[in-house]
Amino acid sequence: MNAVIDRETLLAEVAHKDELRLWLRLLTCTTMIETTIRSRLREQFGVTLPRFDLMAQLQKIPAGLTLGELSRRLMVTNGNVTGLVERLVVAGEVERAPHPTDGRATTVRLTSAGRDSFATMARAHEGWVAALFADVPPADRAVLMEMLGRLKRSVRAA
Amino acid sequence: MNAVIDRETLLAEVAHKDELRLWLRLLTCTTMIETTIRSRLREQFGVTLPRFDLMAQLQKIPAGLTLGELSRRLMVTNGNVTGLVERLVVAGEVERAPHPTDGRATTVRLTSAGRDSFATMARAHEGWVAALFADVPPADRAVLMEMLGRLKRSVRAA
DNA sequence: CCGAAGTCGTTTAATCTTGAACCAAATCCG
DNA sequence: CGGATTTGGTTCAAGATTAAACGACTTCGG
Repeated sequence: MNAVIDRETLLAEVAHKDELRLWLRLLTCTTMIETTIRSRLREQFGVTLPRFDLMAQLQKIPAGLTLGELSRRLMVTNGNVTGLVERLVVAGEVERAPHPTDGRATTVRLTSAGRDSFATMARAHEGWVAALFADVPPADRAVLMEMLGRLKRSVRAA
Repeated sequence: MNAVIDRETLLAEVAHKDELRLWLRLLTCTTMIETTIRSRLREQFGVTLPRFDLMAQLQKIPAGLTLGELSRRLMVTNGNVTGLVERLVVAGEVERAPHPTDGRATTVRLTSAGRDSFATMARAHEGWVAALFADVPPADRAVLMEMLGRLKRSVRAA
């Protein structure tokens, strides 16, 4: 009886180690890349990563986005976006405008200067990312893309 | 000539889009998982994710780790670890002790209470992670693990 | 039309995080 | 040995981030 309990205890303790290791490796990769990009953005352009990310969202939608839309896309809280946008307004990179139809909302869009500085940064950024992935063969990249797609669905389902 | 310039311009603009999309998907997966875990740690145990991560490192090394070792393993700055440890000491989860041979260093280890509370949290945490990965078939997990290993090496090389 | 419920954005307190400057101890090397 | 360099940790200021509470506007169901 004790042997059974022990075996079950051991099993319970060991059961999900694979998933845990996979998660930690995923986290390590992301952190390494993020740290590299953050440091280069700061050194070469004097900009923080969250600001760059926010500008990247706006760049895709020239008409502008509401704060709520930004917070959903960036996967951060509303209050976070409020502060980030405020600092970017002060820096002259983005501008706020009242939403045309919804009295509660505010739209945010890149200023002309913001578009220019983002374009420069985005070019460099793209090169850095490509370099970080350079030693992963294209075929493996495709596999990785597919597997991450499955993971994304799995996480959403849970 | 214009046609050539145009083609080259287009190529330069499009060249690294695949890597960028892959990076964004990787980031999305990590952020989704991290957000879920952070929120559950807070709701169920009233603990923050950085504190959990730090305790997880200490749990692996009962003899304790120096602050510098912790900052390397967690991939965060020294100053960050100083504050985190300070708050965990106040909370009674970890304790500091002078390093036996290096007069500059301090070692940190879990208290008995810290070991207990971490054990409880770690069990739950393991289950959450497993659930998030549940819809990824084991074979795909192995592939993902391997591909992320390659990515890690690629990032280190760059 | 009106009240209930939901959404949008801000604010606040606490925590986390970085980068840079700094002091102290250890190590290197001439 | 003794100065130069490196390493370990702290401190500080600025910024990022969350969670929660709140006010204002919108939408929904009678």
